[in-house]
Amino acid sequence: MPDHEFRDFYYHASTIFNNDYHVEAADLFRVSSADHYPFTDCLHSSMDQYGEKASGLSPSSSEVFSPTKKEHAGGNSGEVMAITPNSSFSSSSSEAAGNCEEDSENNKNNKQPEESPKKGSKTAKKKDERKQKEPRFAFVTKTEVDQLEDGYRWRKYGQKAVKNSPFPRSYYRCTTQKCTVKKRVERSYQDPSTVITTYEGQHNHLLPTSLRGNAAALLQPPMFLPPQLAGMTSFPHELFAQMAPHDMNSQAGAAVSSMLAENPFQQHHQHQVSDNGLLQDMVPSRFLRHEP
DNA sequence: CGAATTTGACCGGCGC
DNA sequence: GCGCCGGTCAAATTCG
Repeated sequence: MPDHEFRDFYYHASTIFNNDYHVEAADLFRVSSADHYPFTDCLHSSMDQYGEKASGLSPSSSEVFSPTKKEHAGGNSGEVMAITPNSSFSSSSSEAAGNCEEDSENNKNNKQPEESPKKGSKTAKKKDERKQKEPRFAFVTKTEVDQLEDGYRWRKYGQKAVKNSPFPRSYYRCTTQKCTVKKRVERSYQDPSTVITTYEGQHNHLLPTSLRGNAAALLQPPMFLPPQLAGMTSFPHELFAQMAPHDMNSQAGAAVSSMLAENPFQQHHQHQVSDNGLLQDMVPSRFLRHEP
């Protein structure tokens, strides 16, 4: 496993039950007694740094995390997040994996939104100009509602059919001026009861005033994080950065590398967080509840 | 009537 | 070079 910069944060929440978040599945990263903590499931980031191939990954990694193993998932839901070599994860929602593979195309427009030429002008772009990669994270939520209320206001700017899926993918932008955060929402075709939401970028503003005290009070950013985490950061990937600060390929990288070295589908289903294992490397123990 | 959504066209990256 | 595909644009339409 090469060194990675863990910038994506895949986050798997499950059934929202009242104001608690009942986690049904936690396969790669299981947190014990996490019934009310959605922050359990999948800490994973883009190993290929948004499209750049992770050349150091051995082919065997793909076997270990073959999505076909999802049937072996213990627990309640059978939903599994599996890391694939190009740093996507396969799961009950393979579209999420698709999201991760599209990294390189994401920022062609929001990079220089004001001055970049619109359609028809193909000359302005420097070839050697590396596209700015916005941090992204995705999570899967078991819900009937397509668009989850996260406290921010979004404007839909596109919708595309998803290959091999009957469900379209919707594209949203934050309506706040100068905020370039985007999100994609799609329903998993493999498990239509789940919705995959992918956020890209960081809000440069607070929650809209009109929403504070309402939904925002319940869903402070980071979305769906437990109260202990609310206010720490505005985005789960920032939280991730706090968990594995700065040189993220040290702690978190080691953690994920360790998990890649073993078979999570055999080991981690039965493991609780109390095994003092890999999760603590990434999740500070204060975030983990040890009592039932 | 302004804001938000819809939807077909367009763009650029990528694989063949 | 061509076609496919994901993502975005923007005119038309709908909504509040």
